[in-house]
Amino acid sequence: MRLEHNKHSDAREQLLVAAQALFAEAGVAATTPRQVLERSGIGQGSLYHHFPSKRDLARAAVERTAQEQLQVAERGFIGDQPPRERIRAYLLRDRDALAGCRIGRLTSDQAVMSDASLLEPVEGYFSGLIDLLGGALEESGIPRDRAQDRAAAIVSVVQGGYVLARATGDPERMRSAVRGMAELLERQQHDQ
Amino acid sequence: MRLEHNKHSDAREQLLVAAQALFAEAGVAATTPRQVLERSGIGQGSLYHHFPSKRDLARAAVERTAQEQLQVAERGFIGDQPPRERIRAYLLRDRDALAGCRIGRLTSDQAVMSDASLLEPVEGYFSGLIDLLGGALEESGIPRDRAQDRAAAIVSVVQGGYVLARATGDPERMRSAVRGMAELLERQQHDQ
DNA sequence: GTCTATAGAAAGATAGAC
DNA sequence: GTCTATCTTTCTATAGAC
Repeated sequence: MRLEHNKHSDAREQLLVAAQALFAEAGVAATTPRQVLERSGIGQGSLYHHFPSKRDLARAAVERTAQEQLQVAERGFIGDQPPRERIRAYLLRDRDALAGCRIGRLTSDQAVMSDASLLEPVEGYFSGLIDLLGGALEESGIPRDRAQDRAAAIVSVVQGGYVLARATGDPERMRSAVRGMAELLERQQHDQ
Repeated sequence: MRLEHNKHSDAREQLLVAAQALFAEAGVAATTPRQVLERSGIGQGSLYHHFPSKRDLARAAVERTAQEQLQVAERGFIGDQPPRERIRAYLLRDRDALAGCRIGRLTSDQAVMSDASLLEPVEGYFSGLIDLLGGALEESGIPRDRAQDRAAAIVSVVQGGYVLARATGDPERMRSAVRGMAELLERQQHDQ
């Protein structure tokens, strides 16, 4: 691996970026190699040189997107706010509701669900998220088991919020759902 | 429309049932007419006789599945239990977590999201669900706006629970999420 | 209403020159 | 490493006989 290459100018990198964007928009199964070529401006020969099959391209793109998205969540957690505030901030973060979750939507994607190597980063993303939220909940004094359940519920409200927003075409539906959850959590502060 | 036909023996009906099952398993876009033929045992000529295009078949199948699934939820709400119990029962109902929601998963389906007539039943399903839960919450004394938000949160936890279960391959993840939500709701009983 | 045969387009992938 | 041309398979749909 040569140093001093600007990776963003490599054909491989451009293919990857285009694939990530297309997978976010339409999913893996519904994205064709041809679309990746058109979006990236790279030629067919290069695609199959760098990625012997669509599966290989998908693996690289999904892995990277999962890491990126987990990092986004983690960055919101390195602050010095109290755990309840960090959780609240995660829940109420501004999201592109109608776009859906780049990772969560892959659980309805045939290409992903039928390929363990594509599903693995998806699992890693959600395990990471739940660990992050579960840890904060424990910090705030909630016993481990209950913290795990509550973390799963919080992550689920966000995922389900995306579903509601897309189903109704209304981003407000997602905001309504996370607001409902935030309100429930807030009330917990009174009686622990 | 002639009476006294056993609809379940008609080719049209068998095609519809096969399509519903396949759409539940793989989604609309990923299901081919050929698969519907094989599953139903009906011939190609009959398919295109009853449904001029895949889109027409999808419309009929999705509409019916959405109605069926909403009825399942409604049946759980006609009992004479107090509203909090009905909500709790909805949340903790036994579900095939790894299969995903037949309707919710369609929000990641290209064929559905790009066709208003396919999306409409999906929207109807979720609007119906939220109305059902929101009504019960209002009955239990929660003001309208807050009841809507909380209903959206409850529906979202279920939808997100499916996502978590499929992402991790573990149905327990969904149970954990709904348990976390049920526990939060239970605690609300103490201070309103 | 149902059948078999087939059309036309797009999918994923390969070949072989440069 | 990249290009253009091409192959094979599968998809959605139609044709036309019965």
